[in-house]
Amino acid sequence: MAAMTMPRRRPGRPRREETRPTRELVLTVATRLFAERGFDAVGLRDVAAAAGVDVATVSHHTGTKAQLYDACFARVFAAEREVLEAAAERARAALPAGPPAARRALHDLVDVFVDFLEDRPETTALWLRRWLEPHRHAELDERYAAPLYRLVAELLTAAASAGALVEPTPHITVRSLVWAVHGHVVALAAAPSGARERREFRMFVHRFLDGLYGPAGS
Amino acid sequence: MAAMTMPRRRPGRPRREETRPTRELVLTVATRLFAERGFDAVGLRDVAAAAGVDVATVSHHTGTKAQLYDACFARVFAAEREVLEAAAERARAALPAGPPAARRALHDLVDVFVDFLEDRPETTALWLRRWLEPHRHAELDERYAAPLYRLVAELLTAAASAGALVEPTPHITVRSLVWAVHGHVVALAAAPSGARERREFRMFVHRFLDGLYGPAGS
DNA sequence: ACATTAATCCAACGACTGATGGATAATGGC
DNA sequence: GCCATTATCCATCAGTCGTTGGATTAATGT
Repeated sequence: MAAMTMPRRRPGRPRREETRPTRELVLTVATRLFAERGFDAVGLRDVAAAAGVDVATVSHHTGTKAQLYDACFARVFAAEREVLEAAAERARAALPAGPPAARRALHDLVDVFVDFLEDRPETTALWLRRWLEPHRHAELDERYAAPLYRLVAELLTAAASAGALVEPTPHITVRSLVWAVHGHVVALAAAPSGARERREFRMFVHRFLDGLYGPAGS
Repeated sequence: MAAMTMPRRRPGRPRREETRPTRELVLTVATRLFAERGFDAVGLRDVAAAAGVDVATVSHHTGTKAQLYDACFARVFAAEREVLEAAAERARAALPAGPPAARRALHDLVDVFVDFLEDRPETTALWLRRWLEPHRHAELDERYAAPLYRLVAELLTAAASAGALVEPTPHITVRSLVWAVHGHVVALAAAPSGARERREFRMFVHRFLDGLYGPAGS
């Protein structure tokens, strides 16, 4: 149909500032709207109005509404995945240097995660909304959640075998940690200032990562 | 308008089984649909079809769609609050009996919470959907979240002063715990069988509650 | 027996939805 | 300078939405 080929040129009446193509602008405002209100509460005309273009232009650049939603989702999580994998690589490199270095590496990793989500709350919003769609559950788990969880779980296991902490159920631990972070971000959205809350949450997560419910066991 | 007065009688054609009034049936199926698909993705005609009645009957019993949604929400969380407050009362009574009893009481409290949400996943779904609505954030926090968080946070503080655990930031701890449980329930919805997952999550939460990131501190 | 009240359904309205065909304008390659 | 290509907008369609007025049926109070 339309917009199937790459935009090699950019003709058309240049009524808009040309710093960046229209498609990027549409994706950006659509991501914000979808995160705020959800898929069904956002009309294509809302996206068009927020982007300053016509409805047909939105459809022209992004196809179906479902395709637009998927594009927003993929863009947001590609960014998250990139940041997290880079941080995980650094942590993995620091693990063999002994427990203190491993502990610092895990702290850095989780800080990167928290920072990222605090800076981009739409990531948390889209993530949670996807988890609430049963028919997308399997895809979301396989393509997004499982790899990231596995990544961090492997780090936790490696840190445990390096003596940095004791970790009986890495999968559940990681998932609980991730949801706690999402809850933190959602709470921050209600009280945007909360610098003290941010600081205290980081301390909480660090404590959580340390020996924590460590050597004692059940 | 309609249905403003209490249904003191129940006339009308009795085409439906009379075990329970129609309004209850509508609220039940509407709760399930809203939890599964969200407010905007559920049409009143969907609710009517699922309940086996006409659209006008739904409106007659529950008023506006927003009022129907609020009614579902209030009913679900009244049940949760009732169960939780009873369990908290038991825990509060067991606190003065010393650290071992306090520890068991906290385990029981969190088990009640996990059991409740596992048995009624629609509670978690509605809860998360409300958190994603910015304009309802304040109301949700003040009327539902804050009292429950305060309840458990007081228990944690009391347990700490009783020597059962060390707890620097009760509010963040409780919120993280709650979100971890919700994440557990959401994950269970994807893999409904997971008896092993349920068992391991309970162990995780118990470990979390125990000395945990306890005496070590930051 | 009758009047009242409530429950239910049918039909419809206006508004909005996502999607699309076609006209217009402006660009880049030739 | 011309042509193919692309972007953009306008107008519109068929469908669905939440809501409501009115007719029908039945149970209750007296």
